[in-house]
Amino acid sequence: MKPTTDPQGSLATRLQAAVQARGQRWTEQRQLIADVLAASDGHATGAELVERVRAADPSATPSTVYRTLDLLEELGFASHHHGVDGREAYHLEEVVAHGHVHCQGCGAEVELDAAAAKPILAAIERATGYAADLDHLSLQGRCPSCRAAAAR
Amino acid sequence: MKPTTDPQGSLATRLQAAVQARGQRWTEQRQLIADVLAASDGHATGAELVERVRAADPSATPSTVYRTLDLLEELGFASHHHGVDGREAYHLEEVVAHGHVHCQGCGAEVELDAAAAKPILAAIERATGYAADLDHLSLQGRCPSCRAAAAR
DNA sequence: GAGTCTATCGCAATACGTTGCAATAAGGAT
DNA sequence: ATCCTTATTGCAACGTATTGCGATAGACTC
Repeated sequence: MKPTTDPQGSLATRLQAAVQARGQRWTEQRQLIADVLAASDGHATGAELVERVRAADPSATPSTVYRTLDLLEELGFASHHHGVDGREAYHLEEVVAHGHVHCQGCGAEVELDAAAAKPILAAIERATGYAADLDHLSLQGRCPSCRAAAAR
Repeated sequence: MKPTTDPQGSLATRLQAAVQARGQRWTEQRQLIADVLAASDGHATGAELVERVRAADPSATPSTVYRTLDLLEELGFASHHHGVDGREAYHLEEVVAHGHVHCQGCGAEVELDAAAAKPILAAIERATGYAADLDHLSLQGRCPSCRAAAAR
């Protein structure tokens, strides 16, 4: 199968190149996991990804899936943060970097794109000197309507 | 043992009052867990607390410890957030509310007190309308020295 | 002080994620 | 095409946290 069968440079193809450029190996499992992640647009928890991978290939094990996800993250193809409950949530590089804000009252979850987060990151830098990572920004608080309800 | 043996209203005493005010019960385990948490100044992970409680009373089980910690949190006597690795980290209400900032480069962890966090929380509110919870603020990024090292 | 109601406990099973190790197989050399 | 090196896999055990359920024991009434 020649690279030309991949018209637009899919995730798996680019990932393969990046993996091999580091002297690492390209395997069926990595291909499979990349496909699954590409098909899981937006977010997915670690457990969900494991389940989907195992549905496609029952011989795959959780350790392989998690190790591959770690690799994708090292290579910058994916990132993960911990949700409110501490579980892992992964998303692809394709999805623009974004943070999450979770309401402790109603459970609503909103995403925060780079533009919206910019003043927040700037404030963090001024206060701490740290350059915060938007992809790992996971805030909790109260949304406007819950605040209004609480104020009554 | 009379209340007068407790000169200054310890955590356990105030907690007992709060628990009973809700029609719930005060038990030896709750007393023990409150004592352990009070002796663990600053932060402690769930596992650490379980271990310490079990050291004092081997018959105590993890489920009881976690359930009690949930209760303390509901009553506002403690709070927890998830660290970089997703594990639970608890701290007492006595410790002033604060956030955490973790450096992805060197692993340094700094705390963020209310004054330092104020502009950050304000920026979050302006950007999202959410009133963020400082106790759950857990940021990740790069500290000044790692940024300087990366820039070289 | 004895009895009743039900919150809480301990146990056992489950879910999620990680780690060590021996067997396997990818990719380069011959 | 075959061999070699070693990255990767699968397995199994472990660590952390959660949940359901029957048994226990607080707190309240009489």
